[in-house]
Amino acid sequence: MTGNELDRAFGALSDPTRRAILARLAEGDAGVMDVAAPFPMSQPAITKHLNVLEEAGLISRHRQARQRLCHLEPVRLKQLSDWVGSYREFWEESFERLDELLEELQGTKETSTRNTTGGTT
Amino acid sequence: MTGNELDRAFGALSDPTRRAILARLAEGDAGVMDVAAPFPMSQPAITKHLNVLEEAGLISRHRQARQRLCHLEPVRLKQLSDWVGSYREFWEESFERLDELLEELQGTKETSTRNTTGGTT
DNA sequence: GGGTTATATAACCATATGGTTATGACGATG
DNA sequence: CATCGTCATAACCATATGGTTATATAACCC
Repeated sequence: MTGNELDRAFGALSDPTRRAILARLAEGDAGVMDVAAPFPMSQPAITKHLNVLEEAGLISRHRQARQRLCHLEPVRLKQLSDWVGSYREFWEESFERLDELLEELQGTKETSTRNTTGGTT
Repeated sequence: MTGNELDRAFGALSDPTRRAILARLAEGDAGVMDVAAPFPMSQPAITKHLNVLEEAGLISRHRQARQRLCHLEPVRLKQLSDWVGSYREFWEESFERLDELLEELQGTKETSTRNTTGGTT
């Protein structure tokens, strides 16, 4: 991933409307009007958000009949996950320190039960 | 994490200077002048970036002598990792489909060797 | 071909962002 | 106490962002 791709991808995720659009597309592909329906804003505003998401590599679009179906592109999300994951050692270290502190306070020597792997698998 | 926290955190990461600052702080705490040194911009510009990072919860600062040491805050990064990780099933699915396609093309029935766990552990 | 549905584009506006220079405030130190 | 090093704040500027309304384009249906 180039720096510019990271810029666009993180920038795209910094807007709650766009994150909600991704959540919607996680349920399945949808046309622009379907995507726009839940939001209290105009259709051109949604089209702009979709453009941002597409340029960020987070979605793709292709025509189907009259609609232009929007499709979640998970590869870019995996790349972002990998980027953030490159800092994993730091939060694992901080949890280890927290565990050590708790052990000191409680006077126990047993192995910690904290989950330091991210918990989503 | 509230929506606003996600807004700020992803927004903070959407700038290459701020990502570089995080990378610098991953090597250890540093004063503002030390952080600013490698960048071709003024000290007030760096101070603004540090404010953005602090408001995003990605760093913390505390005085030490004349300096205000900047410190990486990994908890927020873990939270972002968890948020992105909530889409993990989608990229794993797409890899599975890719594997299936490759198996079809190659005519092999053996188990895939692709790593679908994110690869950073 | 005319109407309808779906979507994009244009022009515009307010506010946010990322930078600048100049200056101010705080803390150590001779 | 005067000064120097570290950092923040103020005022300003250009461009980007997120929204609007009005209009144009594209594909289907009768």
